[in-house]
Amino acid sequence: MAVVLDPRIERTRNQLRGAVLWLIEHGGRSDITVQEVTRRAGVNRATFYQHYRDKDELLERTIEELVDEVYDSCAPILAGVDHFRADLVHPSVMQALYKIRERPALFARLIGPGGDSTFNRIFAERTEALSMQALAVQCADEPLSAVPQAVRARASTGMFLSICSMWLDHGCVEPIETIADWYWKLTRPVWFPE
Amino acid sequence: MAVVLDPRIERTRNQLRGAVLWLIEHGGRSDITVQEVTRRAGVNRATFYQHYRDKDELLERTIEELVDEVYDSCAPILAGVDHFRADLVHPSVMQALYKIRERPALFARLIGPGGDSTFNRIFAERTEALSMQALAVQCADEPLSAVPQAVRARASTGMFLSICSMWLDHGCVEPIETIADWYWKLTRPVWFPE
DNA sequence: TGCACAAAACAACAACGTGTTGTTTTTCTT
DNA sequence: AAGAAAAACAACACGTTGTTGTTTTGTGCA
Repeated sequence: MAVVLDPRIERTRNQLRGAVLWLIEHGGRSDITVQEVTRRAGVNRATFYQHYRDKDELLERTIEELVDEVYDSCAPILAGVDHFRADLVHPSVMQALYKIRERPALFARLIGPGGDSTFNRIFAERTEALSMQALAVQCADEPLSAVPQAVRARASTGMFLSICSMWLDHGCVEPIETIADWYWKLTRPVWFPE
Repeated sequence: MAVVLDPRIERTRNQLRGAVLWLIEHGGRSDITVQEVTRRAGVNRATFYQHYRDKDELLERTIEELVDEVYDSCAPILAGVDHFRADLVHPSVMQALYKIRERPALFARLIGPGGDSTFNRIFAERTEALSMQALAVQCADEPLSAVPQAVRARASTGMFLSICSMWLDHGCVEPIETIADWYWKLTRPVWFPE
């Protein structure tokens, strides 16, 4: 087996992923059909089915990669920090916001209620997993809270997503520092219950 | 014009709304086609188009009514209270949870990331509107917060939805009082910043 | 360079859902 | 009982889907 993927395969998949992201970004929600995707990708429709079972599989995989891109960029930052400070927003939050602002129109279509349910599901899962991890570290030296960790993690996740979606709806006019600051002011009590 | 709707019309629409809710509740998301809805409703497919433009319009209207049902039941409670207490969760929150628990399987499919985007959009809009209202009252006699009201309202909304979806995912085993208490413990700092 | 193989293009297919139209039958109102 | 309105019924062109068989193109290796 080839250590590197056949360039034809890689090229085809890139075209398809690019096309589906373009379609999401530029509007027509139900324009996302296998026909449209392949037409725009310059790929034969029959070829599509050699790579993905159906439209949903393409979407699922493409979105997974998109979310990975965001959070993988946070990993080195998270790795370099072993505790959280109550007085300062964690730098990985700002890194995530940076990545999101790289494609505002795309993420605006995806994030938030009324966005894409596949994206929201995956993005929320990943966000919540990170929150759980961080909370576990955080809670080692903390009095037991009245609210379970899992609930706090999900609440924090919900807050992050909703603030993101609001930011995107407004065209990302506020600086990242401001958004991160707002998020942290509202979320801190969830992480550091007094 | 008739003060009451022709019983045939009312009957047909009820069948259609009932059928689409049944389909949402019992799984296959892409089973929701005009064909399936009308088949299950016992209504001719051509008749469907005399009442709704397409599947999306039926969904939109049906879901609007569902959300109205939840929040209309909170209205009398909200009307009877003119201020909010920091030490006690507002009773309208518990009323909303009561209504949601009346159809747990249905709302579990609808609420939260991975749920239905039409539902989430409408439910979030309504929830946020209520939060904004309440915050406006609340903030009359309060020092200006560093975080804008609109952001706090949306964050609070996001938290409510995420806690709801977690509750539903777990089969609503926790009593309503517990959920409301958790919600309030986490949300209070958003409403009463010190 | 030339060969063998894998992938992409091409073409055609049945199946299904959509939205519309015209006609007939049922049901409500008065 | 009669007129009006709604629902049922039947048929249509259209677009999307997923699949199959064949031909063309490109890649990697001898």
